Amino acid sequence: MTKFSDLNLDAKVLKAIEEAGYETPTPIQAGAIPAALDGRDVLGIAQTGTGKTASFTLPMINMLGRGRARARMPRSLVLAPTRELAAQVAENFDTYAKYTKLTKALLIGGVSFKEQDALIDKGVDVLIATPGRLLDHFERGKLLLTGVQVMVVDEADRMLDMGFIPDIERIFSLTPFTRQTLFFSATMAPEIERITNTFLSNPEKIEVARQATASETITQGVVMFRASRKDRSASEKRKVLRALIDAEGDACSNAIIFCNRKVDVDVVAKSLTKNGYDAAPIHGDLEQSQRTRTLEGFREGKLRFLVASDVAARGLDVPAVSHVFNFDVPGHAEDYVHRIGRTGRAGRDGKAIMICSTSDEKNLEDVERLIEKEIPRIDNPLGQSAAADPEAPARPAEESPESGEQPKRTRSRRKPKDSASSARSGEAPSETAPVDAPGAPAETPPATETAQGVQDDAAPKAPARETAEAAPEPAPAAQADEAPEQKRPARGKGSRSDRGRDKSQGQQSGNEQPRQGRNDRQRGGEVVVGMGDHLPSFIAKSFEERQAS
DNA sequence: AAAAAAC
Repeated sequence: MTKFSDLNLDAKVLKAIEEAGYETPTPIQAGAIPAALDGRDVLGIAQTGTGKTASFTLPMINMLGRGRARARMPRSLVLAPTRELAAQVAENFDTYAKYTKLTKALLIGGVSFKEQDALIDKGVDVLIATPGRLLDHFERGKLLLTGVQVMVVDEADRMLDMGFIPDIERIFSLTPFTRQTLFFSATMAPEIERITNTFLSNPEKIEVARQATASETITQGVVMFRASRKDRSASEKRKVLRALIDAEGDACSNAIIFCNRKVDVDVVAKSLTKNGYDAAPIHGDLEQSQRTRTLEGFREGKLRFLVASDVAARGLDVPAVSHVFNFDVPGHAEDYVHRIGRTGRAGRDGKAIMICSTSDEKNLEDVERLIEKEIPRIDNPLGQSAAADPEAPARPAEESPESGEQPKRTRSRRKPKDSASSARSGEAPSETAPVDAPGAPAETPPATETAQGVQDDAAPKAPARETAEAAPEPAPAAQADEAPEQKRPARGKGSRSDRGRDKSQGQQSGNEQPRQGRNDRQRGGEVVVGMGDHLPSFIAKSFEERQAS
């Protein structure tokens, strides 16, 4: 079997690899590294979690080992779609370049130009960037890309989704055509294909199966949620979330909670905090410094709940996330796979629980069609099952204990159209802010667009878990995207159009060790198996409550 | 429909 030591890597690089705890390259690494070292272009079709990052950082470090950077002329360039991903690449680079003298600069938005400029001026070997900030530097005349010998495009399909392709093409055109190109994408959409045909030259193509498919190491479930009253929908949904979290108990050491909208990310994070849960938000409207801090805290186990937009859905490498909660059904079915892929990583068990509002049902169908599997239904832990009565006209007296204090009126007061941002919140525009102010008269000043008014949701009851307990074991394996040891046979590509077929191969047992122990539970995935150990009590309860009402 | 990314 191939070892890193068989790959012709420099001794300094090998030493760093060894210290990071790795011995055997993943398939993408074993395929890409030799080709890259040979000077070939590489087209890697792989997702995060396959060791992709190291598959380009390692050969880059090796190749750049000789020579020195000149001012304003970086010798290599890595492009990533989000700031966090770029930062992740930078860390990876630090890990493996520690015994070299190579220099790098991280060019991302949201932080000052100054330091970035200073580094560029001195000359860097590696530039790691998001496209916008890179072009900004370029347009200011601070940067020359004519010295780029190696260019990497990471997560190209996501770049496509985010509309970065024109930028990418432009950046390509600023680099010498003699450059070597390493190009990575999880899928080969037609547009991606076109780019690779244009900018890659006779690439070595390496395809790697996505890591364990959704059904394998991740236990999934969905709660069909219907509000008792429309105007309470938002706060009840948050309450369902808390109940779901509580039901998981200590098994939920940490979790990412995904919302579709940034506003809701803020609201949910505030609400959880208010109720004694250790939670913080992350999305693209927050200060970069806060994004960084929050993510770091979460990685280190100091923060238990990360409430996130899809900025965190893909690529982020956080080892040991025990749970993913989808507060909303993602509007893009494929995002579901990315989101829940944040858990069940590196061979651990993971649990993914989603809340599906009536308005999300169509999206749920799309998700289930995509994953070719029905997601097991979980009863609403609050007992108001959707099936109970579809029409449910406002029924004042029935809501659960705590929400009782809410003044019924809070809703009608729309906030003035100050913030365009919340104006489009679709089905229930009135609820983002007002609903949440329990004691407050209807006059709650219009919460600014990021809903600071989350006072809903009763009093703290869940014991705020000390973050200490959540601390994951130190995971030396984090760097290389993870689990380098795992390997699995390459298989068919997964372009958008054939994702479905992709799934059919999901059973391949090539993914050895990932799951031990509790996988019996997951085995039966397609049947409605329970969500674990706590279910029975609230099933019973929900029936009673249905009878009662 | 929303998110992300440049100031």
